[in-house]
Amino acid sequence: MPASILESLKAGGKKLTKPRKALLEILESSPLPITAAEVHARLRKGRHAIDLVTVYRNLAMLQELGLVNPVGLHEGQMRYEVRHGREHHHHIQCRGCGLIVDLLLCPLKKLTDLVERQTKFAVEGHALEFFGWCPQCR
Amino acid sequence: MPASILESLKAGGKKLTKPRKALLEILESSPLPITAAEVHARLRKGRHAIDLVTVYRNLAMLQELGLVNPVGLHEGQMRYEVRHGREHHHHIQCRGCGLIVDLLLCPLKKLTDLVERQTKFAVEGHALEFFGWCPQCR
DNA sequence: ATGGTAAATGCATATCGATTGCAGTTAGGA
DNA sequence: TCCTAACTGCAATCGATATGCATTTACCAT
Repeated sequence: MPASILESLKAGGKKLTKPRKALLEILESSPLPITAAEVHARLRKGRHAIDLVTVYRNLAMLQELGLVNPVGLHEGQMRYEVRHGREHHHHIQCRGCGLIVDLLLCPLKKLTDLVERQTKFAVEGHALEFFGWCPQCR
Repeated sequence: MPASILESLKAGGKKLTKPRKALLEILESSPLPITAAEVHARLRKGRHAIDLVTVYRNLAMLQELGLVNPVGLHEGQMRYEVRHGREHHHHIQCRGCGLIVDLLLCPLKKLTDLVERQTKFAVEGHALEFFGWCPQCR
């Protein structure tokens, strides 16, 4: 368990419970964003069954602390990925099979300034996803 | 009602029913993406009450025909905007009050080629939203 | 015009993802 | 080791969206 995560938890007055630890390990071992239901299913298989509600509550808390990113792929459910040790990036998803692939790029650093000037908003974040057809489905 | 919409409906074997017509008028009169519930509420006020289910079914159909765009702002519900007569664009939403503002820009034309080369996907679309704090809420 | 038919609608009900209330449990500092 | 705030599980609930089915409606061919 990375020290930076432990520190953030402590700073937020959060405890490192067994269910929480198991959940964080699942998240860290997942190379792509996963849903709450998937986290729950993997914990069940791995003999660390915790309640789905606990998964949701922890994901919400981790998001508030900035430790996980929500990824909205318009599937009717959210996905989450840990932030620690990973570059800021985006995703592409196949409209056929649902395959998700990381895109190790972000063209929006400069654009953010422009948006702030245009709108007078203080930009805090952005969501960027691509959709298309993977080699197998196209 | 724009001819291009009528043509698309006809091409898809769809009828121009009274509920559908009223719904399309609401969508066209909305400058920003709106939710199914909002469409339903406005129709109710405007003495054209139609069932919420009909709103959902029509939005799904219009999306399949490519006449409306879904806009996912991570609110737990989708928003929709008509496509006809509007430039491709994106949105910024305030994390405080929910205010949505159009961004008349898209930096992704070139990037799409790069993504296609990197992933071998056939890119069909993308979603880009900004989040931040509007002048009132910041 | 009118009649036949595929498409569309409304109502009731169901599903799915996510949230809340509450009583009992646990981590971790004093 | 004890005390308390944080956490958990279970049940119930919610909000958004989908489905089954009987009835109605638009539109094309007569």
